Amino acid sequence: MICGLRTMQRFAAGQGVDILFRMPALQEAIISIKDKNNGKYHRILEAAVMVFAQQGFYQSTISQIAREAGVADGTIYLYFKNKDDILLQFFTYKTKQVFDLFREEVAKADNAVEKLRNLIRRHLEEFQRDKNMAIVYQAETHQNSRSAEPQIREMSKMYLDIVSEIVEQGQADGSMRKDLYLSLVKRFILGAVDETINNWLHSGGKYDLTSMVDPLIDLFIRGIGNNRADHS
Amino acid sequence: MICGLRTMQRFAAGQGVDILFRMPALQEAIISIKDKNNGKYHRILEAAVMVFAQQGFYQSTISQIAREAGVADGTIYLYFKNKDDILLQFFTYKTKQVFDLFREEVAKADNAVEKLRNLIRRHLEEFQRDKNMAIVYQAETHQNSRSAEPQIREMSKMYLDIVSEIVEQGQADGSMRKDLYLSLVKRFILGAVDETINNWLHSGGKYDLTSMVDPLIDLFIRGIGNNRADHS
Amino acid sequence: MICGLRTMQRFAAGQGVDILFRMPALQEAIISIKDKNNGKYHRILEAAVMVFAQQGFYQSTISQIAREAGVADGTIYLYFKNKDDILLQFFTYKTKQVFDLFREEVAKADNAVEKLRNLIRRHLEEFQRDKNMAIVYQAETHQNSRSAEPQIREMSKMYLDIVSEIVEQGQADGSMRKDLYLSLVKRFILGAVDETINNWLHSGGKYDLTSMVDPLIDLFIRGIGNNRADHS
Amino acid sequence: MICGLRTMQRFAAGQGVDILFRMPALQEAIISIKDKNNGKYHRILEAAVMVFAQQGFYQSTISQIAREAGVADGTIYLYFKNKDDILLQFFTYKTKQVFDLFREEVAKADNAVEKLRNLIRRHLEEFQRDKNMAIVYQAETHQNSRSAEPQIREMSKMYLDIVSEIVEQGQADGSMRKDLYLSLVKRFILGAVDETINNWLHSGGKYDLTSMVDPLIDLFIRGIGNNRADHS
DNA sequence: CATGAATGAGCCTTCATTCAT
DNA sequence: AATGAATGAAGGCTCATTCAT
Repeated sequence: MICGLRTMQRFAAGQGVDILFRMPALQEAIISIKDKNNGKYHRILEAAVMVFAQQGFYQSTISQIAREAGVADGTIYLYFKNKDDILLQFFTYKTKQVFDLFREEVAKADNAVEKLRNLIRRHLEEFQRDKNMAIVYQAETHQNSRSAEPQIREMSKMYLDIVSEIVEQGQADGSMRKDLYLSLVKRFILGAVDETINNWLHSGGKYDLTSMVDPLIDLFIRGIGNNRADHS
Repeated sequence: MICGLRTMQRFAAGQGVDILFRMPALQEAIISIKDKNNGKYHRILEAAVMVFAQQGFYQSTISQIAREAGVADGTIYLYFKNKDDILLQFFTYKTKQVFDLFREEVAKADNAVEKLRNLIRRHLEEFQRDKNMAIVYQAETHQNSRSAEPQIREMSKMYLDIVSEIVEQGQADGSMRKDLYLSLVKRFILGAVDETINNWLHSGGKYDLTSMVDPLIDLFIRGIGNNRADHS
Repeated sequence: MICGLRTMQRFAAGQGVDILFRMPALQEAIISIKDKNNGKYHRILEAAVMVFAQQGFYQSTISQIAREAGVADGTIYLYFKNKDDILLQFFTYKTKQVFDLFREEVAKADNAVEKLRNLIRRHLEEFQRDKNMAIVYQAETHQNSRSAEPQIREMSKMYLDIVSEIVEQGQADGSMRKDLYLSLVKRFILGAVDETINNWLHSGGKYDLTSMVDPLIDLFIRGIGNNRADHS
Repeated sequence: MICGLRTMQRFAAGQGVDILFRMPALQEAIISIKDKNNGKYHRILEAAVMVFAQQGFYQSTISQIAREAGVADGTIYLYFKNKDDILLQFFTYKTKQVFDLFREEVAKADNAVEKLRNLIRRHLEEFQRDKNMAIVYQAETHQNSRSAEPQIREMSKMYLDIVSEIVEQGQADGSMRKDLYLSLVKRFILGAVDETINNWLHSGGKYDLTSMVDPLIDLFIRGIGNNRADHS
């Protein structure tokens, strides 16, 4: 139609993806547009994430991504402005999609602790399901001096905000301590989860990552101190 | 000839540095060797870390490092095998040096909780002192597919081992819970500290990082839960 | 099918355009053919000249021309064999059209000097009217190693021949010196006019180019010398 | 020495060349610096001009120039900022050098007409001597939308200024008409000479270009009109 | 030991051209 | 006839590494 691919690209890079999640009704329609042309946009993005995961962003070449996606090198530039833009789209589209799932998951639970448990379970589940995404996410969120940095920072912030809300609710309903340094707590939790994933990745992803959920929650809530001993 | 330096280099990369710290008697002699040539080895390493911190490893060039160090491009190859080797030396020499300080710090305290507090305080202090090191450390430890990976893994392991020992001691003396998944606990702690540093870096290093020590220890020991059992 | 257009194209590129001007009777019929398709052939050619004028031939892209002409990239290849062919058509069609006007203009005057004046006036008028044509003409006629070179040479030759004829007539009727190196004179005149246009273009086309006609003719006829013989 | 090639490059591109001609005493010294490294700077420039002459600027590749100069592709970037810079240096260094010779030549003659004759003779001589320079000069001075445009314009201006001075002197000493449109006259002369060269180039450089000097001067001074004949 | 000019492999990106729709 | 997505060859440029001085 009139809606060419270049248009589509800007659409995806701009508000398109936002709409994708805010208006579930339209979601299918847009996906169908993207799935035209053999779903090249997604194939390229998926291929890129795989290659980035294996070799790191700077050591990956456009040719490798193209080969992996089964398209010509030049085709990539119909869907992405340049190499950096692929990483950007990864964060604005793919990662964001996952993070919005987290919010849904949190909504399912009533009390704060269960919300936190659901969040972390889903987090581990999704990163376990898409290991390449996990690798790229871990690597890029710990870089500075990245062109995509503003997007990445916003991504992390989104996650931290969810945690903040949960902890505040926990403080309100009395399940969590009130004397907490909130901005520290949220990073404390994110950091612990991140490192758990990081270790799983470096171990080669052998064990079941989701088995870590309950032990993690237990550590978050009770800490490592032998607190009962204080009163025995 | 060339042999002299190459030997020295391998020496530094291997056990040399260990000896450097474990046998203070020899320390001066070796340093004097390295300090020959106007301390070029250190100047280059320091310059490299600064450049890596600012631009990331792959976006840094040998020329930039050479200019920063005040030497010619070719000179770098007298002290380092190649670009990757500079990063490797950063981990085997510079970072390791810091990590060995941690061990000293831990030895100063008696009980487990204070050991942990000392460790983390020193960790935050040193990373705050050398921000460039902190940046490079954060970035590279979260990459995979790095040529220096084995060295980096060993580095992390060293840290995790210290934490393990402390927790085990805490369990022995009753200050820490016995029902802990040890391999999770150590990552949980490292992750939280890492993320705390990470955030400090991204915030531009405005606030005093060491002020986070006590709140962090508190979170580790007591958790975030309102453990009313304490008061029952 | 494809055959139809390809034929038309070769037709236009070959003798078709010649016929267009030599046989006015057929002119309308052929134009009507070209005006089919919303006059796409002309729209593309006009768009191309505009783009070439702004950016130069090699820095212009087919996409830019297509956008300017309001057609798809591929459509251009229905009317032109390739990018070079567009430039070729510019010379065989558009420029030639103008040059034939020159011949008409020359025919209007009786004596040689007035013929020359008419020629140059029309030259400046037409190039002033179509600045893009002027720019492309100036640029391309001073290139060598151009695929369109034979066409361009023929174009210049046509102009030089007109000048030659005028000068020869001038010599015959006594208004021009007989001791002239004819092949030099014609280039001398073309060169001076070209440079006048060139300067006008580089000045941004601010002043009225046709005001240069009489001063130019004066220079051609009388030279710059203070030929006192005139006053004896 | 300390004066590296990068420095030399900037030097040549900046005021260095000016000094080269203003301070003949230093000329040899600088040339000797440039002739170091097997005179790579000049070899590359010469090779580039040859390739540009044969194929045009945009159709020439860095690889072709490098091959012609007998250096590696990357070496070119030690002496030139980028491809455009080669063209720029051609104008600021090579062409300028020739143009300054013109000024010397003009100084040798006493009266205006002889100055003009000397100028044009030297012009034709130099361009005949270095045909590649002539081709590139002709092609690039008639382009617009060139990155090197400001330099080129300045180059032309320099030539036009010389002509202006000569004509003004001619008017002062009575050898040239006073009722001349000076800014037109100078272009009229430059244009005629340019076209003479242009034609010589397109003819393949078969005949002796300098044989055109006297006929050209004759045309400039006396014009093509049969002026004296009227009264003799 | 030190230098830095030289190298050339490799990569990102552009764009003329094709062809299925 | 018209489209424009897809192609992939080609080229400018970078930069790690080498080596003659």
